[in-house]
Amino acid sequence: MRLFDTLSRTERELRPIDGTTFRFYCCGPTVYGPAHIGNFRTFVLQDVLRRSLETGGTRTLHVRNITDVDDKTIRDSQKAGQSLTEFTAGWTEKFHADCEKLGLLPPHIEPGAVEHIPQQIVMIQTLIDKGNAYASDDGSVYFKISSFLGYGRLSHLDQRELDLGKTQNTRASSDEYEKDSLSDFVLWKARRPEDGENFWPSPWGEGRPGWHLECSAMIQEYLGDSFDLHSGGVDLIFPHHENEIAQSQCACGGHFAAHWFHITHLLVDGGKMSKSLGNLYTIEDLAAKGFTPMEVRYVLIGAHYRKPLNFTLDSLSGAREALAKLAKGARQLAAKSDPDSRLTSAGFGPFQAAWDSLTNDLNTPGALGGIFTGLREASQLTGTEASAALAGLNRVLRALGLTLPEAADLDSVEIPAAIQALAATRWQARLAKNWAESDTLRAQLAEQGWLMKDGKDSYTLEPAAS
RNA sequence: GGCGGAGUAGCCAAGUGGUAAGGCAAUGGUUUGCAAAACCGUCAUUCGAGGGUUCGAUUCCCUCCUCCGCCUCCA
Repeated sequence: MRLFDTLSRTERELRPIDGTTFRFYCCGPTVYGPAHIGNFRTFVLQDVLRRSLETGGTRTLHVRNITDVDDKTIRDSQKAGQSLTEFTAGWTEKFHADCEKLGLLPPHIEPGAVEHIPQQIVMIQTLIDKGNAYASDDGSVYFKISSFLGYGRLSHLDQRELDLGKTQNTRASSDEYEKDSLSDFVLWKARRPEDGENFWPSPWGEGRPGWHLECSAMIQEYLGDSFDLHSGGVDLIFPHHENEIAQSQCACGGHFAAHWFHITHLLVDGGKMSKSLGNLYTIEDLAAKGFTPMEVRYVLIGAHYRKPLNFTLDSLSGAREALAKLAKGARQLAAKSDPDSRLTSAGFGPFQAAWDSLTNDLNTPGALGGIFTGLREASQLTGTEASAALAGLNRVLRALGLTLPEAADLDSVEIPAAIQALAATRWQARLAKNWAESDTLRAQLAEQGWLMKDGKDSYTLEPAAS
C-alpha cells in the first residue's frame, strides 16, 4: 500500500513500525452537533484506508478521539441547558449511529478528551519542566514556539510567515496579551466566567485543556512516542497538527507520526458548504430526501482524497443507479459461480486492476472504475473461475466498505387492497385493448406511488422509485 | 501578501511522454398497444488559454486566466 505523506510530500509504502500492527490516529469529531457529509468524507476515507490495509493482510490499531470539551461544546451545552457531559454524550451517540449507517468500522479505541485530563496535565508539566512552555499570570499555559526548531515543517510555514500571520491577524482574545509571542498557542486555558461549571483543577489553577494538547496526550497514552500514521482533514494541518508535533516531540522525544494522511475538503455545488447557503447536509438531511447512507458513501469515495469532491444531489441519484448496477453484476456472477467451490483464491482475478488502484495512493475512483470493467470481463466466466472472480470482487468491495443493495423482494412488499383492485381493473381494460382507460389507470397508480409493469400473461406491481 | 490544491464530455470523475478508465444522464435498436424493465449499441480527434522542450504532451517547463482551501482552536 502506497500513500502520499503530507510532511515529506512523497508517496511512501505503508509498513508498521513494529512489524506487526499498523497503529494510527484520526482526529475525531467535536461533538456539539450532527456531523455533516464533509466530516464524513474524512472519516470514510480513513475507513477505506484501514479496510484496505486489513484486506492486504495488515493488522491495524485504529484510535479516534472524541473532542468533548472546547469553546463550542461548552457554549452550546449551556444554550441547550444541559451539562457538558450530558450534551456531548447525546451528540456522540448520534455520531456513532451515523457511522454505523455509513458502514464505518468502529475504532479499536475511542478516547474522550475530558476523561484524559490527568494525562494532559502531566504532559503540560513536562513541557514546562523542559522549558517548552510557560504559565502566564492569569493561570493559562502556553507553548513556546521559539523553543522548537521544527515548528512549521508540516505546514511549510517558516518563521517569517508566522510573524506575518501575527501582524495580519489582529483578532485578540482576552488572554492573548499574556503570551510572550503572539504565535504561541495555549496548552491550558485559565477558567473564565463563561465556562460555567466546566473547569478542572491544575497546578496552574482552575481551567481546561487546549484542543491541540488533548490529542497529543491521548496519542501518548495509546500509541506512545512514535506510531505509524496520523490523519484528519486538510484544515487541521495548520495549526492543529503542527502544534501536536511540537508538543509531542518536545514532551515525549519520539518521532511522533511516521506518516501524515490528510483528506481534502469537499465542495457542495462547486462552493464551500455552509449553513447560510443551505447546503450543509447531514446523513439525516439526505435520508429525508430519500437517499441511503450507502449512496452517500459511494459518492464520498467517488473522488480521489487529495482532490476536491463536488457533492451534488444529482451525484447521489447517480450513485443509486451505479450501486444497483454493481449489485446486479455481483448477483449474476454469483449465479454462475460453482456453489461447491471451496477455492480460496488469494488473488483478485478480473478485479486486480481495481485492487491495484486502491493500493496506489488509495485511488478509490480508480477502484470503482476497475470494478465495472472487471465485472464486464467476469461475465464470461463460469464455475470455479466465476467463484474466484466473485471472491476477488467481494474483497475489493469489503475494502471500499460498500454493501450492495439486495434485489427487491417483491413478495415481501405489502400491496394495499385498493391498489390491487385498481391494478386488476386496469389489467382487464388492457386485455380489452381499451388503451385510453388503461393508460389513465396506470397514471393513477403512479400518482399513488406504484409502478405497474405489464408482462405477457401477467403484471407486477412495485413501489415507484423515490 | 504567504503556503497549498484544482481546471478532462451535459454532470460526477480516473489516468498517462505515445495518442483519453468508469459511473450518471442522453440517445439509436430489439421488445412493448404505448410505456416500464431487460438486452445490444452510440456518446471527448480531445484534456482552462497561449507559448516552449520532444519524433510525439492532456501528461514536462514558462506565462496567463478562472476557481477553491489554509494563514492560530473548521473534517
